[in-house]
Amino acid sequence: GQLERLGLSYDWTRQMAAHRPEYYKFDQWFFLKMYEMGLAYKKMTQVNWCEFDQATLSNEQASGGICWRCGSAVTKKNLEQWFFKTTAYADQLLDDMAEIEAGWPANVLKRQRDWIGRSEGAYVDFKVQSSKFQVEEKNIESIRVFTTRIDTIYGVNAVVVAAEHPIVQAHLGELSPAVIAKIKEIKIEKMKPADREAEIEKDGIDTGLMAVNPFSGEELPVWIGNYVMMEYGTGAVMSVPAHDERDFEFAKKFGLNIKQVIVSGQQSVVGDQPELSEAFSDYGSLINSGQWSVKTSEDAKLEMSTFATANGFGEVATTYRLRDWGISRQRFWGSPIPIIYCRSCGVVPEKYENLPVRLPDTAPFTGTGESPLAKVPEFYETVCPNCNEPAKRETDTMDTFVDSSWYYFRYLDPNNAEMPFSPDAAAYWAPVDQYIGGDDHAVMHLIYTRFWTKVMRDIGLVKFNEPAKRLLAQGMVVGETFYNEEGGKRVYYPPSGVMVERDAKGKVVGAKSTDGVSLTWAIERMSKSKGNGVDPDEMIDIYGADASRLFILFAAPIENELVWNESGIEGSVRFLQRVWRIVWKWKERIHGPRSKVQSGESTPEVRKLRQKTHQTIQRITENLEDLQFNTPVAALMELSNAIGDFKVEPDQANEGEVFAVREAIESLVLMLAPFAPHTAEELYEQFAGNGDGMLANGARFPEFDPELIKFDEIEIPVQVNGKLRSRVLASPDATTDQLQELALNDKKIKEYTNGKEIVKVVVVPKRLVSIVVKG
RNA sequence: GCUGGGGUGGCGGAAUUGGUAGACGCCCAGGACUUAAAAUCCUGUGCCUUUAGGGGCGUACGGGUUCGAUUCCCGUCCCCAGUACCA
Repeated sequence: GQLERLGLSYDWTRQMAAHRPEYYKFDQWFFLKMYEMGLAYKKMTQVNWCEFDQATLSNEQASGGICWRCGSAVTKKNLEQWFFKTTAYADQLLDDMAEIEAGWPANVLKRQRDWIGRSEGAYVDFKVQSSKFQVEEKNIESIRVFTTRIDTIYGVNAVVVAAEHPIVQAHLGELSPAVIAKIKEIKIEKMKPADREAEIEKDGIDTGLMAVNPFSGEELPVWIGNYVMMEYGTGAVMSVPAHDERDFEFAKKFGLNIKQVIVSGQQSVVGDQPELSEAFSDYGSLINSGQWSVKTSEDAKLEMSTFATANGFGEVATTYRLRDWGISRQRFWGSPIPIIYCRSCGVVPEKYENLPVRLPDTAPFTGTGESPLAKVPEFYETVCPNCNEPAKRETDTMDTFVDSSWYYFRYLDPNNAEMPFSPDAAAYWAPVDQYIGGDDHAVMHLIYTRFWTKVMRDIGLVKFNEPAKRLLAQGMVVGETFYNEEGGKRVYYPPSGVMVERDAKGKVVGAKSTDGVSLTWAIERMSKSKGNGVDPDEMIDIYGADASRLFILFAAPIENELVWNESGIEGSVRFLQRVWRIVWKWKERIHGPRSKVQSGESTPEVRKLRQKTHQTIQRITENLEDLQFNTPVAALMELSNAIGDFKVEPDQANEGEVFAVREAIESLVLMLAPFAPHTAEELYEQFAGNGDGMLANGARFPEFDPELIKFDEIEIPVQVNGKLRSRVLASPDATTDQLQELALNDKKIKEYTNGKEIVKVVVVPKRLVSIVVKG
């Protein structure tokens, strides 16, 4: 966790997994289970392929057909890839969030909800009329659209499909050259780098094909639109310009007809409506919609989808943004996918007793986009588990997220040779009480591991739905960066060689490199290429491990992003040194076993120090329960200040004073242990009288005594007309009347109340007195 | 644009069932110790004002509710994060 906060972590578990056959044996075990359940399947997909790097790239790495690293062209390649059916669990992933809502950060759940992106609506089929269709007359061809607003279907002016839609492919022969050209243009445009902020202008063309609105019987043109995505829904939409912003924009641009079919509220309107200046996308009541007119949107949606189902041209449908999880990787490391291809038996899963399928020691780059393992005959040449004929292994390996989805369950039963872990061990230990991870895992890792848990539940390994009851997403440590972008490419300058100009308030207004280049200032995740990283070894050399850790915990709440700034770390060093000096100052008097019961005289000073000690124990105990780490450090500092303020020299201290000091120091040292363990252990030797350490000596986190926390006297603020005017001292048990009496007789308060009418006195016991006067 | 989270001193941040705003630390200033420096210790430190006691203002901005608002409500501005022609 600390390394992660320093922005320097790499995932140990995932790296380890790649080198441990006994571990990835069970990745393969799980794969076979999923294959049996129909949750693992293979399909043809397109991947980005960088010729220069000879590697497959993700979408982010290949924005618009250019490799982010080398800048060379990226081509699309067809590859058969393995997938896990995460979409089969989409509803559970959403609905089970109720179980973990209390313990997971809201923004993580929200991001997951968006990522899954459930959308409820209906499919509607629009029959296509074309010359080709008329000739063949075999299968009735239709375009299926997805809509969340079936109630607006009488307002459809066109069916708009993506350029890649199969209907376009099927009718290529009938399309005019202009349409073919436009399709090409749109496809090329989509390949270009996507400017995040820029709004893409609507573009499209009428294909000449016609489709029929199954509700109204209207004949509608089929358009191709650049704003329709093949990847979502069905790749085709019904265009309702009056009630959808995008369709409105599209219709305006191409002069298509805009027909309003929903009006707000319950008005029953006959005839034409005034022309709309923008799309009206709220719910309302239907107009110009045949038998459905006057109904509300809500009712119409239900009834119209039922009607469509009954008449065979549609159905209620839910779509998701979530895709199935592509687990194929063309790498020579990672757990091999245990599948064998046999000429006569086809796709055959490996037998459980043959697991693990082992990786070769090394494999060459293929340069083709295929896995390096495809060049290693010793690896892929095998026999079919079914018919024993020569066969070929799958050469793809699994995504490392597969390992990270369940690694922590292996901790429950690490030596189990038969199964990933025994259900008994899981029943005893799991689910996880507290999971800690970086914010950056919110949607990928944490969705996969939730999915995995549901699969484990369905194969009987566990009995719960969710892997972790509580999640802490700690913030990252980030650093200042300086770069120049003029050459088209970002060039980073190490912060040490940058002159920063700040305004009177200390805000950065500009920066220049030593050779005079003006630079842009930013705060970014640490990385070597940006030169803003912090080397923990260096920090430990200079300040020590304890001070470094203490500072990171103290500087900001754990969930905050922390902008690295070394100026505060000296404070941690000073604090630890101060504690050290306190212990050494008192070490002759605090040696040996301590009794729980106070002995000696109890002066006000002694009581005060003991009170502070026990209050601090209480605060820190509560803070740690809430996973707050910055405020306990502050509390420890306060306690050490209080000990420092106790003005008695060790050689003059009486029994009672020694008791109080010893209790304070020992509590301080014990509570310091989680934050600065090395220092705390060394100091603890002074109490233990041996070097065996806290655990061996049976040390415990201190407990507070509720009796000692009570105050003899508390300060009660007194307000007059809402303004703080005085403070009075009172017993914490003082009654309302006593407090009112005290406040009204206070000298300062009298100055404010003299000659005025007291309208009201509000007394909050133990808290304050508020007086309202008039005149 | 939408969604989520925020806006508190020079800085990181404390404090919220509505009850003394600024804990703790950093920075800065002054002092003690020292031939001197470092280290350490002490004092001060939200802003304005006053000789002083004190007074006024202050939790992004403008309103509201309340004896009392950093906290609750309405509106505005700004920042951060996520996300996107999601039909």
